[in-house]
Amino acid sequence: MFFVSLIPIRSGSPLGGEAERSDAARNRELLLKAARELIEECGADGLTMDRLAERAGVGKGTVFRRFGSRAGLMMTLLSDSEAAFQGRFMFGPPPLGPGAAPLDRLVAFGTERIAFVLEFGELARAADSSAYNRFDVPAAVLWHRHIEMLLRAAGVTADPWLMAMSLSSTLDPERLLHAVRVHHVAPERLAESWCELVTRVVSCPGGSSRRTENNSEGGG
Amino acid sequence: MFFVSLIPIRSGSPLGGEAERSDAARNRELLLKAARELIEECGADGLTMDRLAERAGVGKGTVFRRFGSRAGLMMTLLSDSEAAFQGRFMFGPPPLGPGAAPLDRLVAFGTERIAFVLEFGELARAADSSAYNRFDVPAAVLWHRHIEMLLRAAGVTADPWLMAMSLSSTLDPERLLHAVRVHHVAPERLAESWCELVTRVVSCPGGSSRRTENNSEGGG
DNA sequence: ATATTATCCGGACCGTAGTCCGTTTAGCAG
DNA sequence: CTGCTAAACGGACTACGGTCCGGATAATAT
Repeated sequence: MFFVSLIPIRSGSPLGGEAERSDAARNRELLLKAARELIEECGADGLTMDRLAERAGVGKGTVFRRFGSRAGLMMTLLSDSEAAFQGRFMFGPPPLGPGAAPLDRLVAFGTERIAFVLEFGELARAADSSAYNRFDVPAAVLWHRHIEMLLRAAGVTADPWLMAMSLSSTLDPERLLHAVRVHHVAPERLAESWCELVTRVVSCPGGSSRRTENNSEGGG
Repeated sequence: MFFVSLIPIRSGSPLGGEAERSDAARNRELLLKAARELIEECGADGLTMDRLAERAGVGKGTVFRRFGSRAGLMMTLLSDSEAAFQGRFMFGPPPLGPGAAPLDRLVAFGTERIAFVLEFGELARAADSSAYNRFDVPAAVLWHRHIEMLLRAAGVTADPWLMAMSLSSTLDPERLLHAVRVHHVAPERLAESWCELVTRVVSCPGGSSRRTENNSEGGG
């Protein structure tokens, strides 16, 4: 069983967690405070790095040295809730945490994740919007591994890594928010559909050999 | 059975398909030619609207009036191949087109779509990158409806719309390219995993009633 | 040929994310 | 307290997508 570095997410410091100069620490707090205020007032989409710098009374360069990018800032803002979520599905009580059947944990995971995304909607989306490595951010890797691990535990033998990727994509914030906000899908429907999906993926006997022409079982 | 406006994608003209002034037509051709050249030279990601305008010898405003946005331009560049793909899965020979069993058509659809995305990778990703309505673009709606239709035909009763959304998300260009380019997943593995996924989704008996006490399957 | 008008053109302009580099300062040694 | 240095600062700068509107022009009527 593998382990990611344990609630990695993202601190405020640039990279190495070494000591932080006092002015840097002070500015980080100023920035986080200003960011929360701005989001309160204008929403996450209304937060621009310029306005944030101005509001916090620091230079723009400082903002980017602290958080690397806009997405990095959003991740930092999410990190508390995110860490709590991670703690719950890794160490918390069943059915989300260890102890329950893998399928039950999968269902619980998706349900909670959907609720999380819908609660912190704009933030979660903004945190994703980094250019390329959206999927290699520590938190995303952790979810992926968690799903993959549960799939294996549930006896899914067919390429659990890719299957976990498919399941993860279903929980993509942008898609979930789009369904809810544009198509007015009720959140419970999302959870039910997730349940349906993972149940089928897990419960079905491995039906791998049906694409090639030999012994197709249910061709129809 | 519903029908989208039939190979809608996007022409070059702004909106209403009315007559196009000769200079407008000339500029559209100049722009498309320049765009293909630039992509040849710098890749799709290296194409900027400024450089395109300069290369084509037109003003920047012209570029945006023609194509609306960068994503719109990319869609136009893709439209030929896209139309061919649409034609094949809507009217072409089985197993992609009508005539085969729904599950076989689903498998074929995903396989072809994966190949399509991998072939026109950068373009497909760039065409998606519009801000909000990524999922409401005509082509995306058509795929979604197609998958949904096949799911219904295959007897999947549990919220086919959302199930189609999940399956669509698996075929998202950004994710597919990420898997192939960053994680070096072989394209055949993607196809196999897709096959596995849809097989399980379709073949499994409706397992809806396992999360809630009352076995009601809401539908939409 | 001339006048009219709807359409199109072009490039200056804007807001935004992200970079660069000369300047300032915190932390520390003597 | 003074001097030193590595780190942090800040804001001008770049690159980009997208908008705007005064001027140019193709199509058409007379």
